[in-house]
Order: sequence, then structure tokens, then C-alpha cells
Amino acid sequence: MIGMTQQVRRAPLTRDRVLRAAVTLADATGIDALSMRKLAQTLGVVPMALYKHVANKEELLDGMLDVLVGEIDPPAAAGDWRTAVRQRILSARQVLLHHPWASRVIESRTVPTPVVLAYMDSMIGMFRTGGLSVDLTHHVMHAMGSRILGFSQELFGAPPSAPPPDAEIARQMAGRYPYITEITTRVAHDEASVVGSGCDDQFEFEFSLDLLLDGIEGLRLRGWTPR
Amino acid sequence: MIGMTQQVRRAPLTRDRVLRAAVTLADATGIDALSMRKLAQTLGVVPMALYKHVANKEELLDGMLDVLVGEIDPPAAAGDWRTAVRQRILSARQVLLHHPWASRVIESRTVPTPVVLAYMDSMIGMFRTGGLSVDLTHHVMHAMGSRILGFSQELFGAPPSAPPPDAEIARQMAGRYPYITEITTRVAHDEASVVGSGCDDQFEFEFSLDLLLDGIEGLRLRGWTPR
DNA sequence: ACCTGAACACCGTTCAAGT
DNA sequence: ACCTGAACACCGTTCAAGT
Repeated sequence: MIGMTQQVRRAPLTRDRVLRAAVTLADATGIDALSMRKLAQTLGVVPMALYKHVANKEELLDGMLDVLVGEIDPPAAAGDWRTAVRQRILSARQVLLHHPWASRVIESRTVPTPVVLAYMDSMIGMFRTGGLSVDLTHHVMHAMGSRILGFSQELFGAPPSAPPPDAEIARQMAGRYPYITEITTRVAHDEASVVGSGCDDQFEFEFSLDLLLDGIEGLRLRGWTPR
Repeated sequence: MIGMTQQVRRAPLTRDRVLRAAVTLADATGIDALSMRKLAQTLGVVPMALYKHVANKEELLDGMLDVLVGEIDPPAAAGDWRTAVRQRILSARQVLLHHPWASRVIESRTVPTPVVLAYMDSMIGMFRTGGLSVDLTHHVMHAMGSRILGFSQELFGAPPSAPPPDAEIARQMAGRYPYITEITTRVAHDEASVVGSGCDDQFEFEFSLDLLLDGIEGLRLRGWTPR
């Protein structure tokens, strides 16, 4: 027993354990509350011990995204490109919905990791084997942008989640923002019994995705070429 | 002269002066280097003096975005909806290009300010007066998402800006990411004399924007209705 | 050689003391 | 009543001292 410390009991710290703990902590407390110090604490370790497995916090964030990309379903083996791409992006979206902090972290990355590059490569492959030219695939990848990772690219997370305004404030809103009011009252009426919050996020995501995929398929059918 | 301090010389601190100084500082040093303390320093003021004009840093960031939205051109008076929307979004994009930190700040906002609401309202108005139904306009606003503010929604800022890899690394890349390589070599060949860095960002942005606008105009012409 | 406590150079914001 | 210095509770990371 002599010389045996509490540490011996713990599973040895690995890069993978660090990254997974960071994902769990961000899920639980949000990305703003994720610090190297708090992460070390949840692992029962001194802060500096983390720096053996990640060079710095940037590399930690990169690694956390790699974990999430690993959760996205692999591409379906058979079927047309449109269905396969659609399926995979909807899978990516599910991952992002389970980790709401991910979109802001992705936004802050400057260089893709090998894991993200591999994901992008396989996504490009789905367009290419589907019959899109190299040039068209190139522009399509730009057009899809972060949607390829399941981003909804909404302007605000959930603006209509605010408590229902009283009549006086509603009247002011209608005067100042007539067009917004026109839409929100329509939505409130349509879905009063369905959803309390407002829009159907899944419908909106699929509407946007299909708008792009339909446009792309149209270009492919018309044999789009540069210039 | 007695009792006259250095402060008397300075223009009095206003909310507007605080916000504009913050924008200038973020432009010059990046958003990560923007702190309440450094901002106060550039204004020749003690940090706590800022809190008379903004409640906290969140409100400062909101206000900075309001300044940028104010730089976007107002909608063109005449013309079809497609041209007017296109023009205005390209104007918003120019603003974002001049303030590269803006996209990450927008991403971090949770509630739109009155200034942003007014911008969204006028954008919705452009679709409505162009002949889109309330329902279609609603979904279209979701589909446009942050692109309405000039976002490119690219996955990474400038991935091909890396120094040209040597032959050995290039061979490894080609083996690991064959589809990415297929595109990047094509781009490098096409634009070798035009652009050193890689893609033509303006072209890619307009390609994506037109893909969406064409799709939307198609739905309008076909008289799209829900369900 | 490895590990780690203390220290450094920062943060945003509170609050009590000064005018 | 207004203003502000010091303090509080944090950061990410460096580095020298300990084993």
C-alpha cells in the first residue's frame, strides 16, 4: 500500500478521454463555461496535465469537433446522389442539435482538421459519383457551405421563444415591424395547437436544403459549365 | 485654469462614440483582442466609465453590429424583387468583408436588436412587395438565414491559403483526400495567373446567392403553397 | 525525465470609498 | 449624485522548482 496514491485508481488520461470529457462538459454547461481549469477538475486532474494531450485550447476545440464528426452517419451505400446527400446532412444536423455549442465552435475554426477534411472529401465524392462535374461540384460545395455539417444557418437561434407580449407591446411591434408581424401572427395562428414556440425547425431546415438540392440537380440536368 | 483637468479637452463620452471606437478597435486588432479594458484605454477613459453607456459587454457587441447594419445600403426604390434583394445582400456582404470579426459576433447573439429587426422587416417587405405569399416569404427568410446579412456561410475562411505543399506532402494529400485534390488542382490550374490564393470568393458568393434566388423565383412562378 | 504548484498577464464586473 | 480605484472571481499558459 505504501506509495499508492489516489491517482492509481483513475483510468489513465488519454487524448480521447480528454476530448470526450470536454464534449460532455460543453453539453452540460455550455461552451462559455468550458475552461481548461474546469475540464481538468471534472477529470480529477491538475490543469497542466491536459497540456500533455492537447497543445492548447484551440487544439482541444478542434478535437471536440472531430468527436462530433465521428458521430455523423457514414454515406448510404446505394441510391441517387440527392437522397444520399440529403440523408447524410440530416444526420449531421441531428448531431448538431445534440451539441448546440458546436456551431459557434465551428465558426471559430480557421483550419480544418484531417477528420473534417476526410468528411468533406467523402461528401465531395458523393456529388462526383452522382454525376456532377468537377467544376460544378466545386461551386456546389461552396454553396452548401457549413450546411454540409448540418448547420441551419439561421440568423438567430429562437427569436419567437420570447413570452407572448401584452396587447400594448404587440401594437407597438405591429407598427414598427409590420412585415415581421404579418409572418409571426400567421405562424402563431397556424401552429397554435401544434407547437407553442413558433416555427417548425425541421421543416424549415428541409425546405432550405431541398431548395438547394433541387437547384443543384437542375444545373446537373442542364449540363452546367463555367462561363 | 484651476480645476481644469485633462478630461475637459476630450469630447464627452457617448454611446455612439463607444460603439464606433469598439468597431475600429475590432477592425484593427481582431475580436479576441477587444476587451472592455483595452477599449477604455483607446478612449482615454477608465474601464468603468464604459458601463455608463453599455450595460455590459454583450450590449457592446449588439451595438457594434447595429453600427454595421447601418452601413448597409437601403433597398433600391425600383426594379424587380430579385434584383433589389440581390443588390442589398451584396451590399451587406461588402460590409462584412470590411469587418471580418462580424460573422462570429452575429453567431454569438441570441436576441436581435431593434436595428436588426428593422433590417429584417425591410428585407421581408422586399419579398412581399415582390409578390411572394406570407408563407413562402416566411420559409424563404429561413432559407436565406444569415445570408441576408451578407454571410458567405463558408465552412472555413480560407483553407487553400496555406503555402504550396512540397511534392511529398502533395502526394500524401492526393492519396488521403482524392476528391479534394481533384478540385484544388483544377482550381490551381485555372486561376494560376489570376489569383494566387485559390477560389474567387465573389464568384462563389454570387453563385450560391443566385442558386437560392433562382429557386425562390421558381417557387413563386409555380405558385407554391404549403402542404 | 516527468509532473505540478505558483506565478504571470490578462479578463468582465462588483462595490465601497472618494469627490 | 456622480465617478473611480481597488478588489473579486475568474481565464490560458509559462516556468521553475520538486520528485
